[in-house]
Order: sequence, then C-alpha cells, then structure tokens
Amino acid sequence: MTDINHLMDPAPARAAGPAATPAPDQTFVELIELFFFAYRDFVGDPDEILTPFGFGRAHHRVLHFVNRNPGMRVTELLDILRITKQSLGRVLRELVDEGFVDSRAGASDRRQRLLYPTAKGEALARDFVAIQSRRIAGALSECGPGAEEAARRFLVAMIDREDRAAVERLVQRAQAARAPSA
Amino acid sequence: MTDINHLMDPAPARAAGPAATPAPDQTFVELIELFFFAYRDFVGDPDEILTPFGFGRAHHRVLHFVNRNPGMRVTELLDILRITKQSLGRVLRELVDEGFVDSRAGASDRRQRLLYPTAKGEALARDFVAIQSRRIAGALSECGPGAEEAARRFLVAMIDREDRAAVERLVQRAQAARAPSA
DNA sequence: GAAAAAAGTCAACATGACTGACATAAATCA
DNA sequence: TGATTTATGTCAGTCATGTTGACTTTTTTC
Repeated sequence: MTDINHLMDPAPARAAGPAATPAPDQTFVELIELFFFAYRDFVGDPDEILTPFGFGRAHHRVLHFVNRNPGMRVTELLDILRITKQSLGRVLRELVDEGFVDSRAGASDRRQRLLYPTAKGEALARDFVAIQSRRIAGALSECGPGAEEAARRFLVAMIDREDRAAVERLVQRAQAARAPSA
Repeated sequence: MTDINHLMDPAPARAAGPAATPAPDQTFVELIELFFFAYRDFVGDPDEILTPFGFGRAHHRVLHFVNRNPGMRVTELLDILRITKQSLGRVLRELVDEGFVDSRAGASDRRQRLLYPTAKGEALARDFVAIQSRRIAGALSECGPGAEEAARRFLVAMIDREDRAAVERLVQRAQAARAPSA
C-alpha cells in the first residue's frame, strides 16, 4: 500500500534548473525529508494497537511517559508533552476512567496527583515499546555496529540545547526505581 | 521556558537498577524517546516562520514538496503526504490563493494540475530548509565525521521497507540536478 | 460513445491542540 | 490566623488538520 512509486516513472529530470537553487550554505534536504518519512512510519506503528481501544496518539504519549515515570506529577507530564492542562485533561481522564492510569493524591503534598500505570496500563505501554523497538532493532541491525550509539548521539544533538540535559536524564532513568517512594 | 528540570530532582541513578525490568527482548526505550524529542524540536523550527503568514505545519509540508518537485501532480503529492484530497484541498487552495503555489493544467494531459512554486513560494520554502538545515548542521558537526552518513542510513532503515526505494529516489531527485550521482 | 481517470467540492464529523475564565483544595507566607 | 500562592480540575468556545461519503466536471482512453 501507499505506493509513491509512480512518482518515479517519468522522473521529469529537473536538471535544467536555475543555478541559484543549490544554496551552498546549508541544505540538508535529504536528511530533512528522511527524518519526516522515518518519523511518520515510527509513530504509525502504535496506531494498530491504539485503534481497538478507541485511543489516539495522545493517549499513547501520555501512557508511555506515565509508565516510564511512575508517580510523576501532572505538571511534570505537562512539561514533557508541552501541551495545556486542558488538552491533557481529557486524554488523562479517559485513561484513568478506563483503568490504564491511576491518579493518587501525594503523601507529602496532598494537592498533587501522582500518576501511576495500572497493571493493564503497564501491559499496554509494553506493547507500544515492543512494536517501536522492533522497528528500531531492525534498523540498527541493518546499519551494523556502532549504529545505536551514532543514532543516540545524533538524536540528542538534534534536541534544543537547553533541554538536552533534562531530556537525557529523563530518558535514562528508565530501568531504575519503580518504588512508589514519592 | 519549558523546563522539565524539576523532573530530575531525585534523579534515581539508573546504575543501581534491578536486573528484572530491562526485558531482554527489545527495549530501545531511550531511542524511542529521543526520537520523539528530537522530532518535536525539528518540526517546531518552521513554526516561527509560518505564524506571520497564518500558515500551519500542513502548509509547510505541502510547499516543501511542491518546491522540491516542481510540476508534480496532485495525486503524487497525496501519495507523499498520505492524506485525503479533501485535506490537501483546503491547504493547497490557500497556498494558491496567496500566491505561493501555481497550479497549471498539464500540457500532455489536460486533466492534470501540475503544481509549481512561485518565486514567493520558493523563497519561503528556502527559509524552511534553511532553518531546519541549521539544526541538522549543528547536530552533525557535534557528532563528528561520519555522522551524516550514519544518520542517513539509520533514517532510511527506519522507513517501511516497501517504501524505501521510492522515498530514496524522491529524496535524491533534487540533488541529481546538482551533482552526478556518486 | 462509454468508461475510466484526475481533480475539485460540499457536508458532516473526529482528534487534539488552543485561549480564557473560574473552582477547589492544600500549602505557605506574613 | 488570614491572605496568598500552588496544583489541579473543569466549562466553554475555537482552530487546525485529519477523516468518510457523495457528487461534478473535464478529459483521456478503450
């Protein structure tokens, strides 16, 4: 499906283009477009899992980060997703109502709502990670040794400089603590 | 702005993580999240350019591909973007109405509408490429030699296998005009 | 001359963003 | 204590962008 092959048929050689186009400064057009296509397929993977639940990509993102950071506060989630609390509200409510996320008042600060994945939520989040990991594993094995480290460094370097430290720590705290300490 | 740093306060060192969680199958959670954050910043770049024109990201995508493939047919554009013609219709009409894209009947097949960027459209598309290229150039230079080729191969490998050939040809078409293929 | 193809359009609807205003409970400050 | 701030939630309306389905016009092809 999704054949863009006929695009290639006549291949109207644009060779006769004007000389002004090449712009010697910085044109990484190929990478720009590859990034677009790669990400499109990458985020499309969870769709088939989402659909039966009546969930969308917003639910995926929320559940993913809640699962990765059990006990996180709502404000933290908002900062990660960079959406408004009204936007988050609807999606989060559905996840809570349908038993994928648990929202408990904080022990030390009872204003806070700490978010935890339920067993059901953990299972679904695992499915998301599994399907996207499958794609990544395939890609990396095609690229040979060193590809994982290269990909990681490239992606980190693509992130806004002022956010990198925070993102890296967020990303790496994964396998560690799972205790509802907070 | 957008500080997720407070998320890091406790920063549970992942070194001491238990061996149980890591799930030996395939969990590339770090790369999954880095891809998310990197792409978010990457597509956010054109926003500042878009806003003054009252355009959105859909306009960016359409103008970008029209500019890269002058004279492309509407159907080809639909196949690249993978949206319906009704969705494309609105965005394309605005781009045509405001003089960024030119829509001309095909010479050989007069049913076709061939899409061309106007001078104004070309200039705007160049701005988009420039700002995103700037980010990529910075990232690659941080990663050292070989990073560009590594990034390109990784991104291609992340694309659905059945689309890769078409995407690669599409992506490299513009370059073909500038330099004989390697 | 009939059928198929390329494109455009109308209408209705879904998702996931947004702003603005306001409510409530709990913590903190003076 | 009382006032203020903080964390969260919610109502209401809007916008951007996607979807289906039905239908038209023009032009090409069989």
